[in-house]
Amino acid sequence: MSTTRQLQVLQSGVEPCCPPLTERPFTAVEAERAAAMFKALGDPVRLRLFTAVASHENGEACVCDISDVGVSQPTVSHHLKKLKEAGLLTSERRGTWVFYRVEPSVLAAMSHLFAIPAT
Amino acid sequence: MSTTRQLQVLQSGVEPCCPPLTERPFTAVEAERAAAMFKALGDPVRLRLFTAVASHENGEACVCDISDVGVSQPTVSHHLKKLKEAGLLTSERRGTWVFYRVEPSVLAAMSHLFAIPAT
DNA sequence: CCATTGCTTTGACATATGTCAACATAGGCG
DNA sequence: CGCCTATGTTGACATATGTCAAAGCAATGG
Repeated sequence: MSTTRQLQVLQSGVEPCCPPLTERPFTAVEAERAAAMFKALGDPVRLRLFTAVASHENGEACVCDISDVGVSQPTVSHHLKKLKEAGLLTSERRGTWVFYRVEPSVLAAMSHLFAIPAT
Repeated sequence: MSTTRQLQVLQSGVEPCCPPLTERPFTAVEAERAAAMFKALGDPVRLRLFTAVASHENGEACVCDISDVGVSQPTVSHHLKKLKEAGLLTSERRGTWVFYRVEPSVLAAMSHLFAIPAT
């Protein structure tokens, strides 16, 4: 156990997916999976929502805490849904409010994609 | 055509465009910049092209080396152009062929985005 | 010069996407 | 129950996107 591996990452909503971007050309299937994650973060509003959740205390945030991103409330809801469908966020209702949190494995998986080769 | 109009991932080659995703909520401007990069990688064909270039020997590849991704040649050209406009790739004609290479700072910048907090 | 090969641009089109208003649903509270 | 606040869903719409065929450029070699 000398290293912090990301193997457990492979079981979450976000797939083991792919090797680092520079390792070899992605197959069609790998590209499809990884692109879905990038696509989810490829909208300014979604990226603001994601970073708001990711940086919020306890790693979770109520919709009411993060919905001030310049679009209407239904639009916020729509984007949060997309982030959920992409496996980047999870949501849970607690009483009146709904809390979103970052799927724990996501950052590690993404980080793995951008591993920089020993150059 | 040495330089094309680009949405810079790096600001003046020194400061990364944005802090790690988990550090704080992105501002509108930060989100706009980072999202453009994610968006460029958010298409399976573009991701295959990008990884093909990034993993090719010498860090560069002729279009002829990477254009077997299941779409027509004009479509390949179109996607390569988008990757260029996003600042992820650069291109250079050498005789008959056009070579694409990964903008060196890109991987570092993106890696920085996914820096995992000490927790 | 013309033909050929490699790549880009243009034009057209179907589909996907982001957005909002209006409506729906869930939970708390009087 | 009935109302209020917090979110989600639906429907409609303008715009963006991915794709290919066809035409256009660029370099090379007859």
